[in-house]
This record gives sequence, structure tokens and C-alpha cells, in this order.
Amino acid sequence: MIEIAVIRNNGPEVLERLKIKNFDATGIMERLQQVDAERRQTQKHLDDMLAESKSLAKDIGRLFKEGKADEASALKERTSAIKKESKILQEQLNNLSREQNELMVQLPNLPHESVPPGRTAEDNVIVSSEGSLPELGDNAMPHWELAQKYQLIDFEWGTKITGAGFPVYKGLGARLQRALIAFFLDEAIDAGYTEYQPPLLVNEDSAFATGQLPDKDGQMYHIPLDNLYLIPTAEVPVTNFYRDTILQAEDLPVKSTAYSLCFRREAGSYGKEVRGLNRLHQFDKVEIVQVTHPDKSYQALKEMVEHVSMLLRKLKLPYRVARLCGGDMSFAAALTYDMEVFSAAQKRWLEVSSVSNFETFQSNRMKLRFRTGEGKNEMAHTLNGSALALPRIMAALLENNQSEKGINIPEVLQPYLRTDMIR
RNA sequence: GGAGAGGUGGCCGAGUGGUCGAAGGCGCACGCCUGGAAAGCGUGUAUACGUCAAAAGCGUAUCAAGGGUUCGAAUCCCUUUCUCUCCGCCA
Repeated sequence: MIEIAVIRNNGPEVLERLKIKNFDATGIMERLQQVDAERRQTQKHLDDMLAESKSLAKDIGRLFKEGKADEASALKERTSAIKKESKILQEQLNNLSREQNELMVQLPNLPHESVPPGRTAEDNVIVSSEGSLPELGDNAMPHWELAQKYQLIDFEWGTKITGAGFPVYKGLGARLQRALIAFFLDEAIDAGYTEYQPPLLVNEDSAFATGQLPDKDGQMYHIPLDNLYLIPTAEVPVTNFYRDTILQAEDLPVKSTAYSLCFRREAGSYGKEVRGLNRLHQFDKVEIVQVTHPDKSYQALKEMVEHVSMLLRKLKLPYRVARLCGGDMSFAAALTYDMEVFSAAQKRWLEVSSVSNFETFQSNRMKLRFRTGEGKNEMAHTLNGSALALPRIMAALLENNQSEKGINIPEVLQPYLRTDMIR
């Protein structure tokens, strides 16, 4: 949620910046400013009224004690009149607050000034790339064929048990998953993150706080009986650890990491985009999350991008980093870098990580603050990134490292997998 | 799932209709004391919104949440929710 003070004082700028996200906020902003003014006026009116009522009640109490029941009764008339009026005002205030909130929640986060304009992924700006693209022979196989050949994944079983998008990893495929998870977690721990195992189901408040609700309602699996959502990313539970919290300045930055399963309905996806491991309903991911001082968040964003880059270098995967354009960014993000690896047999760049700074957007929704040195409470900044999402990493590893003899395992994974090749 | 008990400030804990944002304690911060520390003493120590250019100050709300009774509610009533204990079920 954008802070109300910004909306109140910098209206034109808000409109301009949201245009970068291809969001026309004119109508919402107009109404919002109107509602905000009305709300404040109503509250002032109500507060004054309640103040009078309160002081009258005190007088009445005193008069009763002094045995002046007649005088007290006279005051009661005024006080009950106030009560009637204030009830109406209270209702108006509630309605205005609700409307204000409903409007606020519809506004996406303001993009950072460095966000390039644009509509689709085509308009993203590649800011760096590293590693050379492997040249595979004509008989190179895509990962789904390799998975079949080496008995690593059974897509059929998954379809039988659940449906498309729920693969069954088996044998070395399952072990490779586990190796990657352990590797990613160990690297995150070495980088100063604390490991957590969060719940995989979250309540409405949590899903709202990180911005999945109401924006992405249809993208999450929902369990109506208990009104819980399956997490689309560990970002949701982990960031929500600090919902309704006031941290001390010296606690910052808070760095958390978690491995979790992620569940996404991916309604509307089809075709080669979803072939094999490219897009799943259930997948594994290690997430890194930071809560930082507002002055430090862009430094932290840089570090997180660097951390993910380091992982990809260690895995010897060619990758590139894209700064997302306004149109391709998520609702809640102020600045996002996508990390893509080259999947050599598919000859495609696959997004394996998305690292974002949300500034105060999530903090404001979840009331995540910190106490400054001067003893004031301020919104903290939140950030998160995948480090990393497993399926596409697996796809690229299988495709890029295939050979006549088998699939070569990168050195860093060998101790975890206890082999150097899948044969 | 059944029965019962309970949710008060960072923590513990008092408070069953009247000046209560809430005693007392702990913790924390600052000051005094000390060679230094501990102890001791003193002062301070919630959040949100509103008012204000801003701060101070002031106003309002908040004792799980929402509603009700009353001139007045932490205190009485209703609903919801969460926690705990016992029973049942169960990895």
C-alpha cells in the first residue's frame, strides 16, 4: 500500500509514476483524495463531539455523588442527543475509512525511478549477462526427454495422482532436487540468512499483507473449509513473521531464508511454455527475504542479486539479469531484477529468480515498523528473491550438461549428490 | 469433534460500572550515587488517527475482534476469534 501522506501530498507524481506500470490511477486518486479529506473532517467533528460527551459524563458522575440528581438528569438530555448524532458520524467515518482502504489497496506500488517503461517482457532491460552459451549437437535432448531417458522424473505418475504440473521426481532426480535445496540453503546461511521452515498454508491476513490478495486471488490454491491459502512462495509466511511488529533499528537488516514448496494455479498457461519443468503447479524453491532500513534497501537489493548471481556461477549456468519494465513488474514491487538461465536444448532463457524491493508497500500493509535512534517509528523496507527456484535450474542443468556418457554434475553439487554424473 | 478455563501495556500482574491508557513489579532508557560496577535513589518508558507547515501540545480511539446495555464499560450482555486444560481422534 502506498502511504496516504504520499497520496495526499504528491498526487500528480503518483499518477505519473503509476503510468510507468501502465496503470491509470486518475479515477482512484481523485476519489481517494476526496474521501481522505471527508474522512478527516468527519473524524474531527466526531472527536469534538465525543470530547464533549466525555466531559459531560464526568460531570454527571460528580453530580450524582454530590446528590444533585436533578442537575444530572438535565445534562443527560444533552448527552443522549450527542450519542445519537455521534453514532451517525461514527458510521460515516467507518464507511469513509473502509472506502479509503478499498481504494488504497487497488493502487500498485510506485515503481522506482530506474524502472524502464514498457508493456511486456520484451521491454525488460538486460543489465548484465555472464557465461558462454553451450553449443550442443543436433541430437541434444530437451530436459523432459533426458528426464525420461535417465529415469529422473515421472510426469505420467504425477498426472495420474494429481494432474498436469505435478511431476514425480524419482531416483537421482529426487536426489538432485534434495542436493540443490541443501546447496542453496547452505549458501544462504553462509551469506548471513537465518533458516526457517514456515507453514505452507497461510490465512487471509497474511496473503493480503504481502500483496497476493486481493490482486492475485485466482492464482493461489484456496481451501474454503478453513479459509486458508497454499503459499505461492515462502515470501508470504516469512515476510509475515514481522506483521504488526516494531523492530529496533539495531535489529536491521533481518535476513531470513526458507526452503518451501510453492503452489500456483497458473490459470491460463498452456503450450510449450509449460512443457516439462517449465511451469508447474507445485515446485520447490529456496527464498531469501530481507527487512531493512529504508536507506539500505537498494544496497540490499544489489547484494541479493549478487548472491543469486554467485549461485548461478557456482552451478556454471550461463545467465543474464534483466531489470523489469513497468508493465512486467508485480503489483507490489518498486524494482525487480529477473535472473534467467539459458536452457541450451530448448534454446530459451528461463526465469529462475526474481529479486524485488517492495520499499514500504508490504510494510504499510502489514504494519512492519522499526524504531529509529530518535525513538520514532518508521516503516521498514522489505525485499525478497528466489535463491533459487528448482525446476528450471534442474531443466538447465540437465540440458546444458548432457553428453554421450551422461549428465555431468557441477562440482559444487557433487558432495551433496555423492556422484559426478548421472548415467 | 465434545467439555471446561481464559485472552489487560515489551513481559508478569492488579483492577467486577465512574475521572483508568489503566496500580504494582520486571525489563529498558536517562540522571544521581561509585575509582568502576552492582545495589540504591529519582525521572521517563504503548499504538493509531486527527489538529499543526512541523514539533511540542491538545483531542479521539484502543484492555483479543465486532456489536449491545448505560449519562458513563477493561469491568455487564451477545457474536466471532485465538490460547490453554481434560476427553476423543491421530502423524
